[in-house]
Amino acid sequence: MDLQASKQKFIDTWGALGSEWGINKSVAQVQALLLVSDNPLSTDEIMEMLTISRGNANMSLRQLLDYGIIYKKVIAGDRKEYFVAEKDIWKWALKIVLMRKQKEIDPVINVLRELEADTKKDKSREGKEFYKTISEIQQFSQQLSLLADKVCNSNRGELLLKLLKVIM
Amino acid sequence: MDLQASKQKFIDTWGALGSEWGINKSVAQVQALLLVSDNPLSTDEIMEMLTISRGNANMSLRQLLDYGIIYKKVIAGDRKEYFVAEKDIWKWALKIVLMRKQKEIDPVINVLRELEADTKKDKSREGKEFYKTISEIQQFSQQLSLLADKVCNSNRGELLLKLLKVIM
DNA sequence: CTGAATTTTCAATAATTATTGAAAATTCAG
DNA sequence: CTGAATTTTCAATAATTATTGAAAATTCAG
Repeated sequence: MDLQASKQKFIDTWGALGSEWGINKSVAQVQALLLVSDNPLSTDEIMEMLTISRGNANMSLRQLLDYGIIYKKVIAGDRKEYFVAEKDIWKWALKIVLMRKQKEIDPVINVLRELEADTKKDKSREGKEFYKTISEIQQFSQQLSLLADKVCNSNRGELLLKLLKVIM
Repeated sequence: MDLQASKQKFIDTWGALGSEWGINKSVAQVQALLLVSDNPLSTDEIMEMLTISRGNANMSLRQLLDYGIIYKKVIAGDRKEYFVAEKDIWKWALKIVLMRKQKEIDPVINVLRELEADTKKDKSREGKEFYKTISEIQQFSQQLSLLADKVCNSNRGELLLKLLKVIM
């Protein structure tokens, strides 16, 4: 298998993995393409290499910029925008974790808190059981959310090493 | 808001959260329903309470049984099958993590390993860069996968506490 | 300014995924 | 065994989500 085929395989694999975790396939593929690209790419090059439409390429790029895992790169004398991927896996992986946590988990934690409050006074056995179930899920999620914040906001590599040493 | 409305809100929230993480909405809702249900439920009761079809209820239940996060419960003198949820959040959350890791992450790690092997010999600058990118992602994923195994296969609560103490 | 180059938007459509519900298969009380 | 109760399957359909591509908006060299 030649280098281009290997790159293509990586892009496809990455796209499939993204899909399974609720990340749009094109978005994942654009990130993958930029990760393995030798040089900054323009929207037109991305469209061509992934055979996707201009609209799709543009939306995917905007989302990745929004996540903070790709950057714009100005090329002198060219009016087009070029893009490069953040290559440090720690940086971008943690950004994705933090972003998804904030947008998807934290709102759920808030709903759980509301439900806790709503049922705190319910003295029926059923009410108490519901309260207990909700509370446990809420606290667990809370702990995880806090953990994610700490991990994402402190310094990288050594951290996981520390963790691994404690556990193993 | 009364208890039934609170339960419904939990079920809906849980279903929406699942969808965002690539878990079928009905599957997530069935788990949520069983989590907050006072007693074991039959397929018919689940169908009625979530207003979903028999086929959907059956498939969702099978998947949850497969994940190992709900159980069958025999009720004496009744031919129907009844179901209860695993209520220990540590148990079921870790099972989901482990299952998704095995089914979705580990195959990707294997592809990355293949790609590493395929490009190890490539001496062009572009080939070397690709190898480096792939290797970093592979090693990172590898470490996470190992971490997940260790966490999921050791004993619960104290573990996260240990982690939290190291980090905070 | 002007207008060509470029980016962005968004309604229409395609592709994918979820759901239904009836038919087939299975189970089990009598 | 028998047949009613129950579960499972799966083709058809519905619902959702992704993608297209042309039109509108924006940018910027000259």
